[in-house]
Amino acid sequence: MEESPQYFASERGDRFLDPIEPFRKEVESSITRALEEIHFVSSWNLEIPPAEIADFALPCFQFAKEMKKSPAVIATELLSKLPTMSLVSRTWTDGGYINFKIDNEKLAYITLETILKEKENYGRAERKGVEVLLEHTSVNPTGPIHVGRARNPLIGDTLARCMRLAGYDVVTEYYVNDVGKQVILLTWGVENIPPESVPKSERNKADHRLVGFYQKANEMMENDPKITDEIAEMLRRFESGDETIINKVRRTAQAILDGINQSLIDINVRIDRFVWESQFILDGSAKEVVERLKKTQYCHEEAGAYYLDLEEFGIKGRDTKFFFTRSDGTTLYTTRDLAYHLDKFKRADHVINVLGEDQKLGMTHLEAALKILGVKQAPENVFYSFVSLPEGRMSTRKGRVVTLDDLIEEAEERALEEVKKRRIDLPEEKMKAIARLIGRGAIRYNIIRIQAEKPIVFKWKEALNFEGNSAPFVQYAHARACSILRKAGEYEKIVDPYLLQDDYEKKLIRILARFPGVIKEAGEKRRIHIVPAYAHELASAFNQFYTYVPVLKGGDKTNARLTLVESSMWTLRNCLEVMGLGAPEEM
RNA sequence: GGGCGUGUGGCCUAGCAUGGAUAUGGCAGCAGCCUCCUAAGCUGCAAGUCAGGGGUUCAAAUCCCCUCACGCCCGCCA
Repeated sequence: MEESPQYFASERGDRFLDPIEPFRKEVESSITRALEEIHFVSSWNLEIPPAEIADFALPCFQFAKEMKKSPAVIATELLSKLPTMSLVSRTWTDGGYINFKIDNEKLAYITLETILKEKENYGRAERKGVEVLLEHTSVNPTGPIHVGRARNPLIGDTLARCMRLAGYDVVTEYYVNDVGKQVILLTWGVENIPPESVPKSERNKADHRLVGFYQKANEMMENDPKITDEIAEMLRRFESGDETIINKVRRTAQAILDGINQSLIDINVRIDRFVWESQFILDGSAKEVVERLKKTQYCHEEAGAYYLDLEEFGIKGRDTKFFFTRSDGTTLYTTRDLAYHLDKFKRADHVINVLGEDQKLGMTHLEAALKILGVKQAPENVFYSFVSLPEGRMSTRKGRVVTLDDLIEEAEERALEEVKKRRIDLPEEKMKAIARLIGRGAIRYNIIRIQAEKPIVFKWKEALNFEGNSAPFVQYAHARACSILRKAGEYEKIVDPYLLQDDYEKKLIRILARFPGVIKEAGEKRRIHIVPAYAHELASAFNQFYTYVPVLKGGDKTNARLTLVESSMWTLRNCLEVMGLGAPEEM
């Protein structure tokens, strides 16, 4: 190296968490100085050009109008004003662009040094000291969680992981809906329907065992108005604080919730805290919300039921009336959710909800009500579209579902078949453990790779894809890296960019350098789907390197290459971890 | 009827917030690559009216308007 290692460790103590950062900073400050020199003040945008054109580019079209010169002329002039840069190896113009090529060797040096130093923390930003309360999943405890709703825990859990890595303190919560008709109907069903009239479930798990009672009870209620009355009476007693009813309902809900939570654990989703909706009835906070809302100018009454008129809040058409009590004085779902949100704001700096798209209007109502209550904060909502079946929407009530448990089981079986095909040498237990990581990984990956607001039609073939843009593709690259390192044993780590001059090596290093930036964007802008896209790009570059560049038989370059393999391994592993996938060391 | 969202090769998808250089990948298809670190891999080929139409702009997949298709919501349900 021409430069001493100390050179690179100057700016931020001795730590560069993001290897690209010093390069971008130098380019930006050079452009600022060049513009100052010609006394031109304007905001501008630095781009990352497509493909391999350059590393950064400044389009000068944006200045043309004000400067009254052609973009090409501006680019040439500005280029001549750029100060000498130490981290940029080449600058040139192309039409209306100024292109910047950063110094490959310096980038490689900083990148590999950073990764080897940070290891499992490569990609982790400094703590921001911001407490985030992230509510996700919160599915009704009336039956097993199905694939239609499974996007929620996967998006929520992945977002939590991304945000933690990006420096936030995140607590995840599941809001348990134990109040209201659905759970009460379920409880009624469990008490009043003889077990032999409900079809036996295939799985011995409470959520699967009890859902039949819920479906049957729905059916019975449709044909018998007396049951509807009975449910309403139970609901009234529940809301007035009748402990026998509340305990009964909670017991049933808890049994199902345990089943749901087991499914979540199976796909590596951990909820930090469960918050029961009935809590806000028992502690009086829902009633308090009612009293406060009643005193506002937006409150009106209709046959004993109270509502807010939200016309002023940009809500149009028939949706302006937001009822917050029934005519018998009991509270409604959104009223209790309002109490929950007031509670959330007390406990966190920032509140995020992951919700199905069907909740949009409800959240608009809730946000308007919060404003009326004088609350300054508002929740940030991440909405997702439902996963449907080719034959239509999934429905627990109608029993038209693919449950998450079915999907997990199927995925692990398929994965086990694949493992058995290629690794007959492994003991059965080891094969199963690998299949588990691959199976559940494939499920998570295939859901989180797609933007939340896009609809997904569930197809088994796609859900169980183990090739190309899939979890096993990334896991496989990681396993290959581990395999090389295992065979190498102890080796001398050498960070020397001049020994890594192959195009495949340079390409791989440039991708490795981008990881912290990807995490930052995923966490701060809640764009988690860019993580699997990046992971695939990285794995693909590693596979190319693996195919064309010999490591163990690399002669005097072996140690430098092993260093690159180890850096790739850490980055792949951190990618897998932040997606909640698990990184098998062999497969 | 109103509100919100989605529409990119046969199928799935990135890019849209912040308009810029040949629209990103994958699956399926076709043609190749395992005496050499795991072929869940690699290479090449073929495949696109960026739903349609107007507009703004030097420049539109990206911004604005209209239309069409699909999804979600519009309950004193949750």
